Amino acid sequence: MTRTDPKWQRRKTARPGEIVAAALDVFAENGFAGAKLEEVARRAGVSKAALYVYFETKEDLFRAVVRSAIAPDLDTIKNTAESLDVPFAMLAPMLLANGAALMQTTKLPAVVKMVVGESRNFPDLARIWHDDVVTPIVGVLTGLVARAQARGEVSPGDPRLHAISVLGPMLMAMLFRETFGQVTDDLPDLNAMAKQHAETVLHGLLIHTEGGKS
Amino acid sequence: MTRTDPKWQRRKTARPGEIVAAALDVFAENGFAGAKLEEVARRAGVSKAALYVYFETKEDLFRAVVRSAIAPDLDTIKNTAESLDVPFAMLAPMLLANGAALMQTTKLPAVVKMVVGESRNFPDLARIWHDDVVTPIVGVLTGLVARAQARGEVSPGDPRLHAISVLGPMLMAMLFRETFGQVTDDLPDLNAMAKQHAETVLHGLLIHTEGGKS
DNA sequence: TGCATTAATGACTTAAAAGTCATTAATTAT
DNA sequence: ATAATTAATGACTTTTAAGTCATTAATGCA
Repeated sequence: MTRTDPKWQRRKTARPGEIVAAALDVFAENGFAGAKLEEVARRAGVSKAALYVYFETKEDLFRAVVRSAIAPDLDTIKNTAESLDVPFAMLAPMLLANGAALMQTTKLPAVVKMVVGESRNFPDLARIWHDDVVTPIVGVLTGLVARAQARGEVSPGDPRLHAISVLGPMLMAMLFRETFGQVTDDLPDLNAMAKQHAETVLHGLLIHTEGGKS
Repeated sequence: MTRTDPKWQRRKTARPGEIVAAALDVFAENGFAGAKLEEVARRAGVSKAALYVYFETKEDLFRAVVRSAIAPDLDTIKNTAESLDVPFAMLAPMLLANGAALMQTTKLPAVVKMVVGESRNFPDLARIWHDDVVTPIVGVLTGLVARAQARGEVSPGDPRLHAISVLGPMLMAMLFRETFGQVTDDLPDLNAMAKQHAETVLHGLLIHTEGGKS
């Protein structure tokens, strides 16, 4: 062993990130009120008092957690969506597949659950998420739909509602998994959902017969 | 005034319902941990101690709230869905319109939000909701889709995922309203969503051209 | 009409977790 | 090497809301 065996280290720059990462897990598991800072500290490998070196209050930490979860994922989504100029029939499957991947790769599901659950207690966070995450994403997709409508590719109708028709089932499946994951193994597969729903939302559930009725 | 001016009344049968109703509001607004029993008592017009005459603990009350929210809505849904034997092309719009009505008439949105938000802290409630609400509803719809597939009305594919394609956007719009209602007035209209998505999920977003490509 | 029952209460105790701070020691600068 | 700085801590106080209970009085019954 080395001669010195320090009881702790000073890591001014690394610590905040570690704390936020630990806090994300704890908040995601227990919700805001249910999360214990002692538990966050334990998982971050610091004392509870150390949290207060970097964050004023529990609310501050929560805000940092939710805000930190926004930036990276958001860019991925927007870049994917806007970079390509292909027919809507190709775009939709790609977007849904990318969404499915994102939901399995990142903490997005947990963060969405938190935002939904705590929106009343943190109207400022609800606003941030609405303005910085939901509106941009839905906006991009709405724009793509509107463009496709202008090209005559997509049927008329409110493009925003169309966007929800595209995204809704993916988000629903995601929340289903997040909510009932502890309770059943019979969870919808996100990749399968993305693939099948892309087909459905593009071509519809109905089998088109030649004649009309009967 | 009458001669007697009683400080309180004994209402053994009415009280539990009133308490549960008040508690639903408070839990819906603040989540489980954030809800204060003093506030529940205030809204129910009783003292906090009176709550403990009818419910052992806060958790017990929460369970009663969530359970009480199940029964009436569930029956409405199942009856609507199963009672009619019409083509899927007629069924889907009706189901979605009924769902939209239910979301605007009942506390369903608030309860769903609560179940999503607290599922980790109350695995037993998550199980109850999964077994008694979600599985039956999705099951009924899945059955209807499968029946329509057998009749050749609906395209092949996992009928459960199809069911999510039908329901997802409605639930998404509902949670959007529930989550961001405080923050914006630009909320998706549930009736419009039901109508347009019924069209979309049946016939698809794409406009069908005669030829293939170009 | 008064007696027994018990719903309901107000004032209290308890519990748990947020938040504080004087002190310690790892690091940085001289 | 040594001093100055400050990240980090352990032990503490504070706060808040759940939960308890002896007492009160509304109601049903004899």
